[in-house]
Amino acid sequence: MPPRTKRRTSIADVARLAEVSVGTVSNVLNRPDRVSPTTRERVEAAITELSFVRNGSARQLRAGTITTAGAIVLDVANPFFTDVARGIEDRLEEAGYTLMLASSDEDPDREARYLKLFEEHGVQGVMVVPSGPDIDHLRTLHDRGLRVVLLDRPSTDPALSSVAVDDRAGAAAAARHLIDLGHEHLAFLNGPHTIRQCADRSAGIHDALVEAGLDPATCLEEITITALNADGGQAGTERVLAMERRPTATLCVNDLTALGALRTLRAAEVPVPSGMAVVGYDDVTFAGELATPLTSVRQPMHALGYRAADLLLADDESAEQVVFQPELVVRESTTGTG
Amino acid sequence: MPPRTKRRTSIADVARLAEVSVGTVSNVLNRPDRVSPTTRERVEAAITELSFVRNGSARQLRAGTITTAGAIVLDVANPFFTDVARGIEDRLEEAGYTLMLASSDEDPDREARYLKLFEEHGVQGVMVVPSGPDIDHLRTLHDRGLRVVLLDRPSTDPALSSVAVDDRAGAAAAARHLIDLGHEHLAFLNGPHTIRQCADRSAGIHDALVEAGLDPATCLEEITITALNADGGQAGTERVLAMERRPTATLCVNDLTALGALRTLRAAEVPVPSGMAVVGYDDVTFAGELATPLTSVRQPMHALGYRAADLLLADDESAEQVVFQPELVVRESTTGTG
DNA sequence: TGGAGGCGTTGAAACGATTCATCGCGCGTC
DNA sequence: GACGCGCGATGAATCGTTTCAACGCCTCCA
Repeated sequence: MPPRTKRRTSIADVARLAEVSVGTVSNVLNRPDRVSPTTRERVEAAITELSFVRNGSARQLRAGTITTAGAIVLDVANPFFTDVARGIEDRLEEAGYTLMLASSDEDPDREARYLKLFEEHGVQGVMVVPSGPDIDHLRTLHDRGLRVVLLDRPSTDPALSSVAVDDRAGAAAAARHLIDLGHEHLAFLNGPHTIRQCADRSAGIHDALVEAGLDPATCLEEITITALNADGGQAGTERVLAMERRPTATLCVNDLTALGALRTLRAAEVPVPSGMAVVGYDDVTFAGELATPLTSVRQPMHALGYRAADLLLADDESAEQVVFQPELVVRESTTGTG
Repeated sequence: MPPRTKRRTSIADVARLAEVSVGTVSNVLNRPDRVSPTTRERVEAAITELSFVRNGSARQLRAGTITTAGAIVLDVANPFFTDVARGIEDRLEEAGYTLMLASSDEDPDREARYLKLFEEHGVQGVMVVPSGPDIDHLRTLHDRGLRVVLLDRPSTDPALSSVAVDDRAGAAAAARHLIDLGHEHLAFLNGPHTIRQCADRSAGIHDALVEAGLDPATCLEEITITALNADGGQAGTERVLAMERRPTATLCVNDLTALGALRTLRAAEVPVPSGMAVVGYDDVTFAGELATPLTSVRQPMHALGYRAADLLLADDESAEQVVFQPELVVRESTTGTG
């Protein structure tokens, strides 16, 4: 790409045309009340005439700070993160701030590159879904004076703020719902416990079982799937259906997995929910639009982002750990007549 | 939010600590080969010691230009646009550029605000899904030296580049597919023709019918729905089912509409596709995962974004109008045995 | 031994907006 | 008529980096 050749018109050009000093032009732009109406009009005319646009870099260099925040999520194409981003954007918008958004692809190097870029550009703070378990680099950033808010992950460092969703409670609510419906033998299609969300959701299901006086050892079949999508759901469900003592309900680690489960059950002509109840997680947009509308755990994604931005904009310097409670959305895949 | 109090360490602080001049520090940062190894090491040590971070504003002010581009889409929470954004990001990444992403919510004021912000920050160019039919403001931007690329909309101004998808051809392909399967009486659940995409898709269906020697006046029932979502699809399908001479296939303006159509057909116990074939548009992620996998028209969203960024980065100044061809993805909702 | 040439470093100018101490002018007051 | 006051306008200093002409030093060669 060729460099931008045309020199941008500067405040000096405007001043020359309006026959005033640069200071006056600056005053027209920033404190119009301190300028007499006649000069102001002349300056404004010159601005439109030259179609002058302020140079943000110079402005910011002098001011030392800007009304911009950065956010790094794992993947901008994932509906979960876009809803979060939307919440962030809405809160920043209220405060007159703007957002620089980037995705790290779970690559710590990419994350580091974007963090550096953001810092160089003088953002007020950053909201980050960390790519790895290590958050020392974020602490360093905080020590250098940036506001740092962790997204979708409780902070292990008390100096850093965070917003997260209580996965354990969400999974417990889902399991409790099934137990209330009379199910006493559950399957759980889950990812590896190295992923924090997976471990937490597993723990939540255990909680609900124990609370109901059921023994997880005999009442829960946790099946580890590698792909947390429809194919993983299909593979897991096939294993569930092959069991000698077949569970009566299947919990899925997310809605895509549940989609695969429903597909497999249909193929095997197992009615839902009478032959097998199914619960998803995330409550993605299409969960309610499926052939069998899916009971799912809704995460307050928008609120998550909104609150994160709120913490970033907070007046005091203290860190805060916010945990949201998810909400069970009951649909026909557990309570229907099929 | 309190202003960042700590003054950032500057290149001068580093120079002082390393006992060299500022010019040398700058050289270490930008052309390390021109600095002797011993001084370089001393400077690098000072940089780490002070955890110095370059001030992007000053850098950019001096350089006059930066490796950043802006993009404005209608809604970052819409999967179509996030896939496009992803394509943009991938192409920019290759060139070492970064992206500032924002959504306009179809609000021309919001769009204008972000454009101003981007320009003030000296982006090389912007990629925009225009909020309204008017693109004069984008032409103005172009005249001021920014690269402008229109997204998902052919440019009416030959000076501006654009990338779009051929909606007419996509709809024609879908209709042709149905005609090839022997359908001679089609329903089309469409939005108002004031939306360019809707008008184009309608035209495409007409093309296919005429081409096959069928008369659109008798062979096509175009039903205008107000909500382009599942509810709209349901309402439209109910009207189709109530027709005296019932069409044998339904084309839907997008996949969500098709979802509503499928739901309604299931409730009315009309088998798909033997009682009614259904085609969607967009090929969203879950289209293939439905109870009846949906035949749909896939838009090359990633490629759309990738190419847009490509045009933005192009070496020459000439504008280019790129039109992508969509691809029909055939699934069981038209060719199944149900 | 004097000069040429090259390498590494220096220091100041420049980018463009903001800020603030200062100045000029007109008007009212004594 | 002299003085003070206040409103507006001024312009130089400033932010932190990059760039570049100039300079000092060393080496090599005649």
